[in-house]
Order: sequence, then C-alpha cells, then structure tokens
Amino acid sequence: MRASQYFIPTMKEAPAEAEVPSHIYLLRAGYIRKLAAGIYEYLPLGLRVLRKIENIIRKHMDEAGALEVLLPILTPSELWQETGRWEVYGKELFRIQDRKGRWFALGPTHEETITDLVRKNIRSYKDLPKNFYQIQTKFRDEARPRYGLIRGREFLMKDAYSFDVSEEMAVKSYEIMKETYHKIFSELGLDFLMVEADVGAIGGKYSHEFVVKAANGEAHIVYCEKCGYAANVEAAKYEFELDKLPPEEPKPLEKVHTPGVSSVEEVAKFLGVDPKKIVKTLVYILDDGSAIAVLIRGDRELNETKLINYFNVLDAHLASSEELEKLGIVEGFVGPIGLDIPVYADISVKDLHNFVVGANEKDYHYINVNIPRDFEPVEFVDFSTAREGDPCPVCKSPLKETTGLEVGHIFLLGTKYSEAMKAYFVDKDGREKPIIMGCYGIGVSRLMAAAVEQNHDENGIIWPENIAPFKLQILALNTKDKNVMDVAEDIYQKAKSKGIEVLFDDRDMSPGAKFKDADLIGIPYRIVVGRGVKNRKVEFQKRANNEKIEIEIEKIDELLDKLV
RNA sequence: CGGAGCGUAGCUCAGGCGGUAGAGCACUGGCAUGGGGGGCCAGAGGUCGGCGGUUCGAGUCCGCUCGCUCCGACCA
Repeated sequence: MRASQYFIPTMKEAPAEAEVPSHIYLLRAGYIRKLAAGIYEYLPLGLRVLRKIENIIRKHMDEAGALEVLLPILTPSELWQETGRWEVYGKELFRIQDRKGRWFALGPTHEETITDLVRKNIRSYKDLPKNFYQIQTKFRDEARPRYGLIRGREFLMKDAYSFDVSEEMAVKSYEIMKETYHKIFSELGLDFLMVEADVGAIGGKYSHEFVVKAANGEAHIVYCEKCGYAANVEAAKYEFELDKLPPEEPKPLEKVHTPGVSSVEEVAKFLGVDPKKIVKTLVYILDDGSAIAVLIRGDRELNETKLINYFNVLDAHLASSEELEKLGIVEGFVGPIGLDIPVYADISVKDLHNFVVGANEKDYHYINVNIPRDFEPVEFVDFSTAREGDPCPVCKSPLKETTGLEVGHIFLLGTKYSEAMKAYFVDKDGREKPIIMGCYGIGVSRLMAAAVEQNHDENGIIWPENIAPFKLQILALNTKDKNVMDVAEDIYQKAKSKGIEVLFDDRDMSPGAKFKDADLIGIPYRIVVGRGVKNRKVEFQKRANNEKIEIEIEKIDELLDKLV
C-alpha cells in the first residue's frame, strides 16, 4: 500500500478528550475516530488491526471445534422477558420499537438468542455437544463510556456458547475454551493472566477472566508469584486464619464518650487502639428493601460482590443518611449491640477480642466488645476484598496486586438459561433434560486498545507483530531524488511480491514528519531509504528499539526473506 | 444516575470590559529545502453547540437545552 493513496489522518496533538495511551495513540495515528460518546469509526488502518485480531480468534475457535454463526443484532423483547433480563438488564439495554410498536433490544450479549436457536433445532443427545460462536457488534448503553475503545457503547465482541448433555461434558467444553483462550491471547502477543472471577449478573457456577496487565486497567486482581494463583479481588478468597490477632482475655464491656469521632482512623487515634481492633458496622439495603448490617474489621474493605452473591440478590447498596434515619440508626456510631436488624460478620471479625464498635448512640462507642458475650452475628461470612499482602488461599505466601483490562471472560452457566427458556434435549434414557451451557466472550475491539496500552512508548504505538496493520514500512525520505525513489520502489515491489504486508511512505513530506508518523503508527519493521543510497545502502529498523542497521541494497532480498 | 468541568477554525487553545473574531499547528497555491513534525510568501477556512431572554448592540450577561470529558456509583 502506498501511503500517498491510503488514508492515515495523523494528528500532531492529542484531542483533549483522550486520557489514556491507547485512546490517544489510536486517534493520533489515524486508526479510529469518534462519532459520539463510546461510539467509534474504524479507519482503514484500524480495521486491518481489528481483522487480524478477529482472524486469530477465528482460527483458534475453529480449531477447537466451535461453529461460527451470525445472530441478529435486533433481538425481540419476548426472549428477554423469558429469562427476566428485559427488566434485570436495566438501562444498559438499548431498546427500540418497530413501526407496530413491538419492542426489540440491540443485543448486548446473545444467551437468549442462541438458546432460542438451539431449543428449536436440537432435540437429542445425539446432536450434542455443540459450541456456536460469532464475531459481532454489541450494544450496551453504558452509564459512563470511557477510555476510547476500552469501554464503548458499541463494540466488537466474539461470543461463544457451548451446549452439553451433562455437567461433566460441560466442564470439558469449558476446559477446551480455557485452553483455546490461552492460545489466542498468546498468539496476539499479549502479556495476560487468567484469573478466577465472579460470575456477576450473567450467573453460573464458576468463571475465569483473562486480563491483560495494564496500568489503566479497571480490573483489580491479586496473584501469587509462588504458586500461580490469580483472582479478581471480587472473587479472591480471604485467608483470614493467617491474619488473626493473638487471643486475649475478655475485659469488661464499657461505653466510652467519643464526641464527633466516627471514622475508623479517628476512633483509632482517639482511643489509641489498632484499627484492626475497631469493627465497622455497615448497613446495607438489599434490593427487596430489607436492611442488614455487616461487620468488618477496621483495616478491611467490604466486597459488595461477595455480599450480593451471599444474599443472592441483584443489588445492594450502602444505606444513605435518610435510610439510616428511617431505620432509627445513628449515622457514624452504628454498632451490633442492640441493633434490631440482622447482623452478619465478615470472617475478619471472628476470634477478635476486646474490640471497638459504635454504641448506636451519638458520640459513644463500646470498647472491649467480645463475641458471643455481647452479641452474636447471624453468621460469619467472607465479605472481605482481597488485597496485596494477604496470604494466598492456595500456598499462603503474600499475594501481589495489579490492575488489568478484562479482555476475555468464560462462564460455566449450567442450566440458568436452558431452564428459563425450556431448552431441553432427550437423553439416552429417553428422558427430557435441560442442556448444560457455557458462555465465552472476548472483547475484540477492546483487545485492540489493550494491545496499545501494553505496547507503546512516548512516540507512539509498537504493535505486536501478529496484529500490526502492516509488517513492514518503507520510508522514502526524499521523493525528489530519483535514486531514492527508484530504490524504494524496487524494495516495495519486491516486498509485495514476497507477500509481505508493506506500507510504502512515498508522500512528499519532510523526513522528520515521516519518522514521526512512522513511530506513531507503530509498524514493527522499517526500511529507510535516504542519503545512504549514494553508497548503495539503506537502513533497517525495528520500531521496538529504533536501532538502525545499515544494509547493502544488494542484500535486501535476504532481509525481506527473513520478514516473510 | 450523583458530583465537577468544558463546548470559539480540522486539532490545541486565546479573547471574555457587551461594540461585529484571533494564534500556533493542519489545509490550498508558490518558492527554497530534504535524516526527526524545519523555512519564506500568498490564501482559504467560523451562523463562537442550539433555543430563548436582557440590550441600540451578545462569542461575552441571564435562563433552558443538547453534546463532550473527568471523579464516583454502575458495568459478562
């Protein structure tokens, strides 16, 4: 491709709206443009990258025996009603009406659609297992689209759904996808981690996330360098046994005056005690409107995902000042003693002695509180958010914490959708049973951003070879010099004939501008044709380190052969 | 959805006292140049997000509205 005939609108300055490297460079280097918040156009260069990512995914999915389909983007509301997600999905679901008033959703995911297809066409155990996948644009009306391609309202996704006759077989399908995902992300050239994850609203038995390590990532993960354990902090088990304080003899319960002192830090300072001996009492309102209290040690953070899972609700939120007032609870001095809503405790509170809690009375705390003498929680549950330094649940060595971008997520769904939608098959024994499902997603467009987050420097993008829009870029520095142009043209033709994807910068521009553009665009290999042609030499560079190697023009074939 | 901020040329931004619109870069033509966004000359480009109000007069003041961004909540 000749740059003079191509379309690479580069920008010298970053648009003010872009904050993170992938967003800045993809805009500046002419890969994407924004149409509206969270909605992007892919320019020729951007589409090439997207297609490369798609094809790598497609290759491995096909090899794994998955069957590609293309489902409609417009999905009838009736399907969503069947699983209850027409309501549950909430405002994130883009909804539209046809001329007759019938409601549709722009597909944010396709469990309902694929399950409908399967229930209508699969009857027997002989038809199973099956794994269907598609690569398609998805729509989610995100409350807050951000970071360019990382969180968009319209984005490209690979979604796959497996259907099996038994849990055992479903686990097999799941394991195959797990392996396939490892192959895909490795071939994409990314530094990634597979972590144990929470199943979230999609439901199911268990799930794993594939996370690309990135400073700007939204996924918080803990991992163990020693044994390889890795989990999203939402899912990581908290190994409290190793984090306990030494036992103490119970002292008499005492109510103390603590005027205007309510936060853990304040109380710790005021009473001169370790924050670990202060217990926070958090009041949560569950989605059925009921209130519960959760106790957690002062140095720990509550994990709402664990809370929501434990209570098996769709939503829970910390009670507001108004809600506390309605319940007759004193904000800032809440405590378990004498509280008339159910009290649950995080395991960090177990075996804690002589601790401090609010006294449910303005400006008072209890000290030397002990369980079960002074109160008894309904149950001790793991509600803690895992963090750096916590003992690894597998091998007990201290966990590390990092952030990353979730680019893949696999779930063993079980029968949540097949039962709701009556997707049954007849088994060998002649009985009708629900199909066991799994679902597997990869954020294709997000991967493009993730690759840039992980591979850039201060001058621009440095594409991993397998997803670079072109492999080789030729810079002709002086287009007025016939020698330079002849040599460059010759190399260009040779590269093309060898099947190398090559971008030839033949534009009449200053050398500096060409170098800057080339760095921004980030094509892995570069041949610079300039003043060296006088001595029959050109330069070969790698974008990754920009080191220059002089090559004799006569030896160019050899070099190109290495790039094939 | 709660909080904050911003909408002036393609991009980054200035102007803000109310008096009819600016810079740099990019773009077009020309000249010189040719190894890291370099130089000179000439040019084109704007209903100052929209609607309404105040005023003799609004980019500037007021109200509403739309859009965008950030923090948070949310988020297969």
